[in-house]
Amino acid sequence: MSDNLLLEKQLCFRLYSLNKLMCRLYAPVLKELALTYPQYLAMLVLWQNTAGISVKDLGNQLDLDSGTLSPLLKRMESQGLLTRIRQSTDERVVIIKLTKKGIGLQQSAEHIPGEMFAVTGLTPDKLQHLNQELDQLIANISD
Amino acid sequence: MSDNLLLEKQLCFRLYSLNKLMCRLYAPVLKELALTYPQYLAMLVLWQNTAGISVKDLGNQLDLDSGTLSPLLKRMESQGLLTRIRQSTDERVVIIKLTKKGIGLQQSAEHIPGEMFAVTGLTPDKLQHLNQELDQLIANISD
DNA sequence: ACTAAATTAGTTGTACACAACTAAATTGCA
DNA sequence: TGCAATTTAGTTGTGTACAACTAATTTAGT
Repeated sequence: MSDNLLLEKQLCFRLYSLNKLMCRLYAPVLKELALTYPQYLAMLVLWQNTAGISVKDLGNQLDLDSGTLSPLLKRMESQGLLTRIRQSTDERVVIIKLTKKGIGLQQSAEHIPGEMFAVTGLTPDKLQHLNQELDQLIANISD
Repeated sequence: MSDNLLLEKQLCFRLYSLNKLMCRLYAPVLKELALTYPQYLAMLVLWQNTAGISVKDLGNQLDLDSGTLSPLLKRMESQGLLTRIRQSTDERVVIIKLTKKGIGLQQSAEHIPGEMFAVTGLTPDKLQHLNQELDQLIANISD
């Protein structure tokens, strides 16, 4: 019996653990903005698309399907962060557009990336290197 | 307005995406064992503790609390993979012990790590290096 | 023009994660 | 010894993820 099935050997477990740790790290900061972690990731996309973006395109950027996004966006709509309007030129498409409140929240989020980077204890060079390695891995797996 | 809030710059998003990709990568293989991804991670610990392990110790290794573990273990118990027996010397503690079926499943899982490694497209050296970087990051964040 | 195939969101059901809480048992200290 | 603090699992409620499905709309081929 080989020892390949040891938890400590698994890359997948490290990614599983790190994702949860990141989530917990962001949680208290995001609480001040009344955002969950996935909602924050969605806001990152929406802040770059203040003219509006379809649920499909949002899902492509976040790698999430409508089964996850629809209820998430509904909750954010009920918080007054965004509007969901069906496109008149193609009634299948729903366009997500930030409200003034949603756009305004970006100001309050500006400090987050720097703060989180500090906690990682990484140098800018090491962060960039790690990002590249992870991008390569994502590319290999997603093919 | 700086561009620190771009999704593409976030380490956290890469970890979020990679964790989901890993989960999807394992899903079809684990389906043959009738295990979910978190259940597989739990089995990795249990296969190393066939004499039994408390819910607390299992939670420490997986970084999960009883709120997640209790229902997960209940489902695995109902699948006949393990037993949950309250310790007589300390009635607060519940000992998780694999059944013969649970132990037997390890045979069917032996091929998984090698198969998953192949998909990553990494060399053994690169995998080891990446694992070390992630361990360092985990240590920095968990402190 | 007509219809089969494709596209887009949304719904339903299952399984995590986790905060906040409860309940029971044990420990430790005045 | 008596009891407050701690430890251990479990429960409840909310929010993702995702498979499988539905419903409505649009596209494309004949």
